[in-house]
Amino acid sequence: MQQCCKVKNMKNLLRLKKLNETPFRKRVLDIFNKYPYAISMGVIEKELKDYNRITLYRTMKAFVKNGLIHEILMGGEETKFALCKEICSNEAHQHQHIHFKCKQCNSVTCVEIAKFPVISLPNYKIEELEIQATGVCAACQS
Amino acid sequence: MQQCCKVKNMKNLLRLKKLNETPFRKRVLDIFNKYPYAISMGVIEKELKDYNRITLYRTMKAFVKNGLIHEILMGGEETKFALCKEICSNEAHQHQHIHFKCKQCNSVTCVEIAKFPVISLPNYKIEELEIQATGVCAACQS
DNA sequence: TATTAAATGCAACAGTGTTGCAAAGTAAAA
DNA sequence: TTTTACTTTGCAACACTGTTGCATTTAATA
Repeated sequence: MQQCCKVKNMKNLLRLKKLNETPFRKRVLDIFNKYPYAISMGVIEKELKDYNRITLYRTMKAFVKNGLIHEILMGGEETKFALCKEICSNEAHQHQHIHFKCKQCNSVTCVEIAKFPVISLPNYKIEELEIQATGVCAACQS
Repeated sequence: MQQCCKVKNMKNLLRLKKLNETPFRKRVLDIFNKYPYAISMGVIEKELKDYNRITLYRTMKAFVKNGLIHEILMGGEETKFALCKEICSNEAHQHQHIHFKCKQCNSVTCVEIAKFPVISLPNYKIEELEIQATGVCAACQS
């Protein structure tokens, strides 16, 4: 399975994204490091065991806003979250990847693709594209 | 702005999708007919004025399950719904369209595209693709 | 260490969606 | 048309998700 990304230097990452380093935030980032795919609130809550629900929501909101993580909406499912690339800012998330949901292992991963498709619609100005794919992942096929 | 689709014969449509024809369901379908773009729960609730919240949720769920409407998730926004094509079944929704969100008028429309992009990832088996685009729609540009 | 700003925790609440059950409505056969 | 079987609706009650205001604690910086 594909690794989204890993946080090597947590202190730097938080600083880079203009967030203070706190024990709670490090605990949450550790969980993202532990999983090689996108995770849901449920998973994070289970991993944390002992936590404050409100603080968690505020932390996640701050992480999304400041470009540490991005939200992945998979139709009819729980919203999932995955680490962003370092270049993502609070202005714009910039990903050259698609979100892939495996029907077999149920994992959602961010998969980088070489040539991102270009779609043009007459009279429409397309500024952003988000692509969700469903199927069977590499690991589940072998 | 692009019309998603229209329901001509409501009785037939409901029967075709194996749902009984009831006054409430017809009222909900009428609302979809009235709007040429995807609408949110909020819009439906406002249009209905007088309704039962629980019945509405159950109706929407039945419509999605039986292939009358499809759900459109636009990141960070309210979920929207649009009429399906007649061929959609309860087994599989089949759309050759992308979901386009206009930043100016905030409308979400289903836009048919001639050649749906083909994405291939080594070792991955892609079965479905869902594409969300954001930008400026035809109407807002002129 | 002192100061200032940010993060956390608590209480309370609003919105969203669900379930069980009884009543009303619909479809189809007698 | 009436009967019957099944589906839909409405009510009450509830669970889950996410938010806000405010007091307290913690982190960053001088």
